[in-house]
Amino acid sequence: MCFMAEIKMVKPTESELEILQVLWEKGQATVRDVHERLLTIKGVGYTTTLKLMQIMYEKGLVNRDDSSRTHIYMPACDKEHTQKALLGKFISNLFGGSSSQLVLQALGNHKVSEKELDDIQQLLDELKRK
Amino acid sequence: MCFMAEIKMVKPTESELEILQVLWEKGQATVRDVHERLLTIKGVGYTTTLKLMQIMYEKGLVNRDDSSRTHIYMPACDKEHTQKALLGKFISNLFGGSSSQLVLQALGNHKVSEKELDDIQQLLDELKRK
DNA sequence: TGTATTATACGAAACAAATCGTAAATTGCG
DNA sequence: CGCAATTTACGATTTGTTTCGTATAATACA
Repeated sequence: MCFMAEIKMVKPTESELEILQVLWEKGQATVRDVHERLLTIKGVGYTTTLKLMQIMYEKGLVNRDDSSRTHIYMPACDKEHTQKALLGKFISNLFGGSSSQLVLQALGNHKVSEKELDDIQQLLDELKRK
Repeated sequence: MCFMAEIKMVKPTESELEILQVLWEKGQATVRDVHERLLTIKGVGYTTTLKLMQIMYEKGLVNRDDSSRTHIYMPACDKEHTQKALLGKFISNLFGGSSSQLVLQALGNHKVSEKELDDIQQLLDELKRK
């Protein structure tokens, strides 16, 4: 129920993205699960995480099973779709819509392993063939 | 005076980024220049653009020459540095820090021209040699 | 059973971003 | 000159995000 390509993209905020990361990784989680995970990267109160997740529920960013007392949350939007959508925005915001510009920056400025280079090469070959 | 690697990165908001785009392209511009440019992509009042640019000045995101009545603004931060810094944030936010993941998404989901593919190939070859 | 723990709900505060209206100063020009 | 247009300054409002305190309900267990 969350995503664009249909009608209306709900853009997650940065904090919401941190929570989505956890949900994508775990598949599903309670507020406490998520909160404990967040504590490893930043200090924040339990009710803050709770509130955030409640808001995300209202926005349709997550689904939840509230049939038992401890609610169980799960992502309402696919990780790849979200990445794709946000990446598109990012590219047009910052690179004038040129994805190759972004790729060149990304490859040039960050360390990439041998294996990763091969993966990219493979995709590149594929694209060239067309 | 603007940037990271030194001490404190001032992260431009989305609206500020739109303005920076114009300044990067033109080198320098008045509020009116910028505003007229923004009108081609979104509707907003003149004083809104003005205010935004004033705030950017306070933040140190732009410099300005106010020796004559009509102030002349110019970017205070290099385009490539800004892209690099924001890209880094974006990658860790959304791709768990893996730039190759981002590259694969970017190449897979957006159209890239023949020439752009060659550029990327060239950089890839260079990286492989090391 | 009754006390401590763990949940959720909810409101409010603190902040930041974006928008605009209005006032005041300067300039251009008929 | 004097009026219209342009510009900056500045405050106020609206909207959204993040944060947390407190109340209330459910649960666990000694």
